Amino acid sequence: MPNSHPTLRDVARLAGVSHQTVSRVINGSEDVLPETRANVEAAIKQLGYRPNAIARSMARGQTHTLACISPNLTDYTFASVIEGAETEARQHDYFLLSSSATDPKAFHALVDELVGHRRVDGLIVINPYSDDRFQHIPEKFPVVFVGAQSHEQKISSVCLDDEKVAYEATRHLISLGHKDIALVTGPMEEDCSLDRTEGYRRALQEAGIPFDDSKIIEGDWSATSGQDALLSFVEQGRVPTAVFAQNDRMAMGVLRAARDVNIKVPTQLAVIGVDDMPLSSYFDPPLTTMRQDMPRIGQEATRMLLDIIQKKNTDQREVKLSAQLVVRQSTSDKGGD
Amino acid sequence: MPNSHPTLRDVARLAGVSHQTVSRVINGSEDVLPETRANVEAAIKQLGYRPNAIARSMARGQTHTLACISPNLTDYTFASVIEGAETEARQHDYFLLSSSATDPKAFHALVDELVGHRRVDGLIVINPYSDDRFQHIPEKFPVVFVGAQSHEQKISSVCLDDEKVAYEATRHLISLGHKDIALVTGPMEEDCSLDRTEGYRRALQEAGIPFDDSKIIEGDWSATSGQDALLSFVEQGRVPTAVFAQNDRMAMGVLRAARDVNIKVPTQLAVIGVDDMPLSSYFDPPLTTMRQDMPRIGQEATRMLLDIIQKKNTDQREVKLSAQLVVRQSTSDKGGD
DNA sequence: ATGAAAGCGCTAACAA
DNA sequence: TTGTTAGCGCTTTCAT
Repeated sequence: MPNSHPTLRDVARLAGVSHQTVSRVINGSEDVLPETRANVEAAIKQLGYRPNAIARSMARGQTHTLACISPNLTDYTFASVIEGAETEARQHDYFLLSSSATDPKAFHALVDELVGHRRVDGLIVINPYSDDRFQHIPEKFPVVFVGAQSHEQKISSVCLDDEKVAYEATRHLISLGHKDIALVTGPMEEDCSLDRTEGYRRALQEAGIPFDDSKIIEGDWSATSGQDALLSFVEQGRVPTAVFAQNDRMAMGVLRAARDVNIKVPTQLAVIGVDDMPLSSYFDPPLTTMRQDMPRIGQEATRMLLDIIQKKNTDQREVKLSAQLVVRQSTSDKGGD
Repeated sequence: MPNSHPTLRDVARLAGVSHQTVSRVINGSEDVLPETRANVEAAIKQLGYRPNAIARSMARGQTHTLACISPNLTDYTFASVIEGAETEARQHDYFLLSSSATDPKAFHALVDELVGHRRVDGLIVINPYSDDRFQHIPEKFPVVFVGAQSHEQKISSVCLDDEKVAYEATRHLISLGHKDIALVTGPMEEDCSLDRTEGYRRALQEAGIPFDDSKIIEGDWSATSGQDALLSFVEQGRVPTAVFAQNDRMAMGVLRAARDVNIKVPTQLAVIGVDDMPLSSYFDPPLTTMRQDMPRIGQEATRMLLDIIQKKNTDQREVKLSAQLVVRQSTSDKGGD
C-alpha cells in the first residue's frame, strides 16, 4: 500500500473480475452474483479501496456538491441557515460548500469559480439584495434565493414573510398601548428592510396611527447602528415610547443606548426585535422578538434546489415562512424570560 | 451555444490549433507565439469557455480544495476562524469547504467522504478535543488542528495560548484586589478548558491565594451554563467577589444571573470572559474580556496547511497566539466601554 | 513553438 | 451476469 491509492482496477485485479464489475458493486447494482459481490467486497476491504469522488464527478458530469454563498459566516442568522442547509444536503448525499462574498466583486468571482468552472451542481444565495448579483449566474443553472425574492428572473426563493412579521411585531407594540413607535430598519437597498417597513406601516394604518417618516431611522443590522438610532432620537428630544428594530442586534443596541441615557425599559421605552438570537434572552432586559426558524429556511432552500437539480420540480416557487412572537421583558414586565 | 459547455477542443477547433496549445494558453505557458495566443484567447472569449475544475483536478491529481471541519457553524468563534481561513485560502487560489460535525460519528463520516474519497487536498480541524477523532485520518494526509494540540501524533496546530490567556485574565482580577475568584470552565474533556484552568491556578498560586476546588464549576460554553454556575454559588451561600468565565457566552450568563439575584456588577462581583464577541461590549454591564484574534488563527492554520501541501514546510509546528485584555465595566467602573 | 498520444479513475453504453 | 470499449475534459510526457 504505497503512496498512491488503490483504484477500481487494482480491486478488479485482486478479485479476478473486470473493473466494471467492481463499479457495479460499489454502485449497488443488482446484477451481480452474490458470490462475485462477496469476492469484490473482500478485495475492497483488503486494499482499503475508496472510490475517488473527483473521478466520479468527472464521469457522471455531476459533482454532487451544492454551494451556498452568503455575505459572511459570522452573522448568526446566516450561519443558522447554512447549518440547516448543510444538514439537509447531507441527508441527500450532497455536499454543501459554503463561502462568503461581501461585495459584488467577490460575489462574481465566486460564482465564476463555482458555477463557471462547474464545481457545483446548484447554488443557494443568501441575501441577494442587489439585483445585479444574479445577472452573472448563467441562465438555467439551478439557483435558489434565501431572504429575498427575485424580481426580474424567475428564480425560486424562500424567506421570512417579512411584511407579516413586521406587521405582527408592530401589532404587539400597539396592543400594549403604544402610539409613538419608532422604526429602525436594515439597509434600504435590501428587500427585507423594505418589506418589514411595509408591515410596520400597515399595522400603524390599521390602528389609525399616523405614519411619520421622521420616526424611521435606517440602520445596517449592527448593534452600533441601533444604539446610534436611539441616541439620535434622544438628541432631537423626541424619544418614542416604543421601538421596533428590524433585527435583534439593532434592538440590543437600542437597549444599550437606553441604559446609557437612563431610559427605563420597558416602562419608558418598549423594544422589540426580529430573529431571537441565542443571546437575546440574556440581555438586560431580555429582548422581546419575532423568532424565526433559520435552519428550516436553509432546509427548505436545499430541498427546492435538489428538486430543481433532479428535475423533480422545476417550477418557480416562493416559500414564505412566518415567525413567532416571543414576549420578554423588553416590552412587558409580565413577559417570560 | 447549446446546453453543454464548450471544451478545450471546441476552442482548439475554432482557433485552428491543437487542444494542447489551448491548454498552454489557459495555463499561462511562455511557449506560445503571441499571435497564436491572441487567436486562442479570442476563441475562448467567443465561446465563453471556462476550464472545468473537476477535469483539472482529475488530471492533476489535486483538487485545490481544503476542508475545514468544526463542531458547528453558529458559534461565533468557529465562524470567525473559518472566515479567516477562507480568506487566506482564496488568496492562494484554493477553495475552502466548511462543514460541521457535532458528534464523533458525523466527524468520521465527514473525514471519510472528504479525505477518503479524495475530495480535498488538506484538512483543518477546529476543536479536535477528543483524541480518537484524528485516528481516522490517514497518516501523511495534510492536517492542521485549530484550538488544540495533538497529543499522540505529530500534527501541526495553531491555537490560543490558553494557559497564558487565563493567567492574564486571573491576574487582572487579582490586580483589582480580588482574592475570592471563582472559575467557570468549558467541558473538561477539551484541552483548552484544562489549559485555561491551569493558567488560573498559576495566577492564584503566584499571588499566594489558596487554590480551592470548590470554586470551580464546569460549564459547556453556553450562556445557560454560566448562569447556572453563578446561581449554584448563590444557593450555596458562597458568592465569590469575582468570576473568570472561560468564554464570553458563559460570562454573559453569569452577568444575567447576577442581575436576576440582584448582585451588583462590578461592585459586588467582577466578571471577565474570553473572546470578545461583537455583543460583549453591548452587555449590561459591558463585559471585560480577553480578546482573541480568530480570523488570524484561521489564517495561520491555512498557511500552515498550504505549506504542508506544497511541501514547503512539512515540519510539525505549534503556533500559540496571545490575547489582549479589554477592560470594560464588568470588572471596573472605570473601564472603557 | 506546437502537436500527438496517453492517461487521471471512473461510468455508461454495448456486447457476449 | 459479466466483460469490453469508449469516453468525461483536462494535463503531461514526448516528439516534431
